[in-house]
Amino acid sequence: MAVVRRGVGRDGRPTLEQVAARAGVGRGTVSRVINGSPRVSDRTRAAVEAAIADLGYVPHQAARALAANRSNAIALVVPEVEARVFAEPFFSGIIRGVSAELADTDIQLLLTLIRAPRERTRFAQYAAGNRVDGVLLVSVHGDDPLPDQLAAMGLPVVMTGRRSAREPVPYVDCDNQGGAQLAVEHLLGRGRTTVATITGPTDMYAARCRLEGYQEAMRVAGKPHDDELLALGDFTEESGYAAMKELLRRRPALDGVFCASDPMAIGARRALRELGRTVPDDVALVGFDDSSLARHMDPALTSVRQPIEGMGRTMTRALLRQIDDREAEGPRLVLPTELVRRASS
Amino acid sequence: MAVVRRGVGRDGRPTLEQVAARAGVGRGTVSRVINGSPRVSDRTRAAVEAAIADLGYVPHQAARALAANRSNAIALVVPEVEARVFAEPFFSGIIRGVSAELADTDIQLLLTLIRAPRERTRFAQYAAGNRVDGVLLVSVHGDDPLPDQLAAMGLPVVMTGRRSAREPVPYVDCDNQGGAQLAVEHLLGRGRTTVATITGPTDMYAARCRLEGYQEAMRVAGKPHDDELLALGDFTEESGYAAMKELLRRRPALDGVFCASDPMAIGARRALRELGRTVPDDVALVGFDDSSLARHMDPALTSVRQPIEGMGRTMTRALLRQIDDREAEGPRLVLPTELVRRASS
DNA sequence: ATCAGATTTGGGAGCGCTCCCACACCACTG
DNA sequence: CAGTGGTGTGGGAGCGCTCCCAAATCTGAT
Repeated sequence: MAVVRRGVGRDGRPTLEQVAARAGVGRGTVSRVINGSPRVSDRTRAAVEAAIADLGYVPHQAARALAANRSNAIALVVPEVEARVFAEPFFSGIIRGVSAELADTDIQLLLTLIRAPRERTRFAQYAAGNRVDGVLLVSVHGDDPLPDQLAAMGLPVVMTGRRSAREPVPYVDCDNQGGAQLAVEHLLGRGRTTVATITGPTDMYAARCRLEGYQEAMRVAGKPHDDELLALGDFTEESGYAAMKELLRRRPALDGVFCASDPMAIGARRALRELGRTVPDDVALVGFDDSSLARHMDPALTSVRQPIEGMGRTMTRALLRQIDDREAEGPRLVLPTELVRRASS
Repeated sequence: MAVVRRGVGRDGRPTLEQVAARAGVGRGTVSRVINGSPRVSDRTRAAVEAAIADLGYVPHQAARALAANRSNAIALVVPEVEARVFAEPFFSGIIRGVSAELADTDIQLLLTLIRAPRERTRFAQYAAGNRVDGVLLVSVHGDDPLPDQLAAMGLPVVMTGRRSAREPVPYVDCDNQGGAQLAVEHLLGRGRTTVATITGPTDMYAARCRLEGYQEAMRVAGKPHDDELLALGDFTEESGYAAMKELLRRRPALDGVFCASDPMAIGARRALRELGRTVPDDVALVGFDDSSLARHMDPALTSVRQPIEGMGRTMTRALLRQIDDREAEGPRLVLPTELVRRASS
């Protein structure tokens, strides 16, 4: 025979039923108050709120999730293949933005690192299991099918960055091309005549955009197209080092380099030092990301800053809107970038 | 009149009941299989597993959480007051360790940043609401009451680092004193005769331990106690810069400095450069943390490495054990540190 | 063959909430 | 004064699972 103890939580915590009893109303009414329904009279609402405060009631999330079929959680997915993402402030900036935006909701942030392909599958399954209401994807590669998979499940998804110019999945990106163009215009404006670039991996859309920004600035300045001023990197310091050596071999007289990432700029700087070139006198250097590396390079690195925290906030806001209203249009936003001038240029 | 459709999930996903029907067993049996109970015959288990695979069944977490009164989630709490924690790889290393350890459980990691005191209260309430099974606390200050509060609620808690020598809450720490001692012994072993130290904030236990390591090494080497070789910092680059200037004013002839954090070493290096001292020829420098800053300093910084990822793994393993068995002893572990030698010493 | 004891199994009850139907109550209208 | 159309409100049903009791089945010793 079940002991009747309506409304007493199993570990002593008050339940909604207890609140209802205390306020002298029904369960439904308390639920309405908690969920901010307008269909409650002011008198009743006040009584319920008082009861909630008295009892120190906190809704039981699992019960809510089960009954309402939503989890009150969103996932932030980081493909950690990009260890880079971690070392740099990019990732933490995104987290900061996301959690700032989540701060006055009761939505939880689940952090999910995906390393192995196995984990990728696993997460897709996990997401299929009603465990998150939406997904934020960070730094997705050009050929990653995960965004489409998730979107196909009907799960709201927002990415940072695009995979291509025609990105089907909603995204919040920054103006990679514009930033790169600013950087190169800055170098040219400082009187540099032979400006090279070290690119990111060309299978990444962001890297291609930065290259286009470089090319556009050169074109506007009336510089003839010159493939010898272009060296491929992959965003890593090592690749920057190698690319810089190659560039100097080809064009010993170059006097400016736009690097598509800060670590590559660090590598380039090392190569320059080894070959006896000074920065910025012989060669001016500009990076991209405005990471802490930039500030600590010697000389401090001029770099293109992305509004990382803002991107985090924006994508979160957009995701929440989509969760609220499945019909809502997903974001397709490109936020501005700016040049932070330091001693290296 | 309710439509009878036993075992069909509301959004088409199979339920436990459906699996049971398919396998020709009862709900309880399926539940036992899922939860790895030994009280199931091999034949039955195989049948259930086949049904699970056929149907692509994934347990509904909210339902589990509600019924079993556990959330299958743990929180990693970061008092972001320490922005430092973010910029450095410490934090990401911990995350990496934690999530590696969580990888083959179905436990989710909730990341919680606490900035304002308001959020601190909020989290305590949140944690009280059965939403997490345990809490990992990162980089807690000496006077933070949160660990005790959580522990008092009966919630399993593990911290990185201690708040004092007599830490009541379970922790996983690293050998700060030993690491510092190694660093200073190294400097002395390289023939440096006048070795100073720049300390961290003395309200942090880790900082005090590092100072003790310095003092112990000096004592063992038979150096007379000399307070003029000791300058206070607060782990930031600026404080390192100021402290270094002060030290040089007091002891122009010093030839070695142990800095209790890498950013302080960067600051010290800047001060040394400004005063025309070379590193390592005039003054040898050692840092603590072995962050990426260390590798990128010029010259690359010798630094004490903590097994960060290992700490993350260890604390997670310990937390899971405590969640499993509330009576289990919490960890009180101090992991070894090691010296990474580079060009600065 | 028989039965105590161990092993395996089925399924009722219930976790704490939301959803939604039904009903009470309140103006107003004609 | 009956009728109409709001508002507010109560509470049954049910979300998908786990827990646990009791029943069924299977040992192996007598």
